[in-house]
Amino acid sequence: MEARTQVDRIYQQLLEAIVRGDIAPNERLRESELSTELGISRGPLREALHRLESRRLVRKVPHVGAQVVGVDRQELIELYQIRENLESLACELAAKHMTDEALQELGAVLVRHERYLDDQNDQFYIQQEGDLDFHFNIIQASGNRWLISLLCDELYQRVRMFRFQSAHRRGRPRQALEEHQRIFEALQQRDGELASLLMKRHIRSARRVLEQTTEETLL
Amino acid sequence: MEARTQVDRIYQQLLEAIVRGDIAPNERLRESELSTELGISRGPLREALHRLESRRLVRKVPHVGAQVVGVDRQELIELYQIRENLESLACELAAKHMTDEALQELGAVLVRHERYLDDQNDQFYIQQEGDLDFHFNIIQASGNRWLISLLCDELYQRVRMFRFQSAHRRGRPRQALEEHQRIFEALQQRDGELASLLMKRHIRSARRVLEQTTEETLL
DNA sequence: TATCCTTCTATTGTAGACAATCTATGGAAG
DNA sequence: CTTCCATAGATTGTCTACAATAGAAGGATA
Repeated sequence: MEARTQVDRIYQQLLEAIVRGDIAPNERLRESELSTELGISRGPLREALHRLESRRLVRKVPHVGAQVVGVDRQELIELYQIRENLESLACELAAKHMTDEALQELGAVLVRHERYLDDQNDQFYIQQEGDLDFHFNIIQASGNRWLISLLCDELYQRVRMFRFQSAHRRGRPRQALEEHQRIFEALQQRDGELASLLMKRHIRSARRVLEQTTEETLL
Repeated sequence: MEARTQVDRIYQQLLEAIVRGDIAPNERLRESELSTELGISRGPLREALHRLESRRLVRKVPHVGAQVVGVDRQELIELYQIRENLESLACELAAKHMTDEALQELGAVLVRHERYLDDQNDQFYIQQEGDLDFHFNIIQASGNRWLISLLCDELYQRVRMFRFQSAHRRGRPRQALEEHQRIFEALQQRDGELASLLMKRHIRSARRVLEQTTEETLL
């Protein structure tokens, strides 16, 4: 797990800290402070911050400084709109290109996820990662490099951050799992059109929940 | 047009140079060489390169260096697949949110584009920018910040780069314009569903052309 | 008392020097 | 002649010091 360069290491470290909320949204990031804290000089730190800015997790203002981005519900909704369209595409492509091994692995993810729901039905972290694993696997199977990079590297970090911030168990874990299973079946039958449709509907349902949630309940 | 910081300025400069092909694909980018050439020190240059890497226009290998990314047809096709889905979404949203002023401006873009086609029917650059203007306007009108950023900042730079590289006039400019006009009409009538469909078909047609073009003809 | 200006401090932006790493060249051994 | 290793050069990664800028504090004036 050794990163080959300090920038990579620091970037990963800060990314995780921000996503998990260890560094709070809107918190100011002072370069000298952070660099001494992390035991490096300002050079690499600046490059890491720059990268976080590109990934939209940090906002920089010239000559003023950097701060962690905030969270607002509207943005999350916008993200989900995009996911609806990109992940349905991912399903369409995955149905064509997915290897049998990948399909098998996807099934295993579902089984694990179900077991998590039964066993430790309150573990937020595990539950979230189980959910995301399913989506990740499909995206990877699409074979579209841009799609993979956009969704996994950019959108999903932000989605994870939101979920940590809202610190709520997802509203409908059981139903979500069932929808996952349907999508899986469609993929098994190589029915890209159906899988695509189901995925779109799956994410749209989640978005609807968001839209109907009042600010105070969620954020 | 003064950038507030050297990094911004250098970034813009390199971005344009790469997109327009003044710096060739796969060309190696040596830090000291570039920095002296641009009259700055390596610090800001490195940050600019980092940013270009995030935007997928430059590839960096630790301890080895940076080089401009290459171009391959398959990647362009993958990009168009994504555009199909994201820009159709943009149409759907734009039909809802677009102001009358924005609609008027979009119409003006079309008129200009048509005139360009008539007058200087070989000017590649003008033609391309006219085409892109139309798409940009709709994306902006969607009001979805992530959508705007993803398409305009990330995907389109790469699309432009490909077009400059292939150095061919687009195959079907006249037909493309007509399709634009249809999309415009749908937006005028606030028919998001139709506009979305037409945009999807519009981009798909372009992709089909790409898919049927042999390597040698295009790249 | 409120407002404007000046000065000062904290923080970011930039430059240049040093350390760590990779690649290529050349020679020695099989 | 080929393969391997060692050394040298070039290039990137990192650190420290300095310059430039923004924002805050404090005083002077109306």
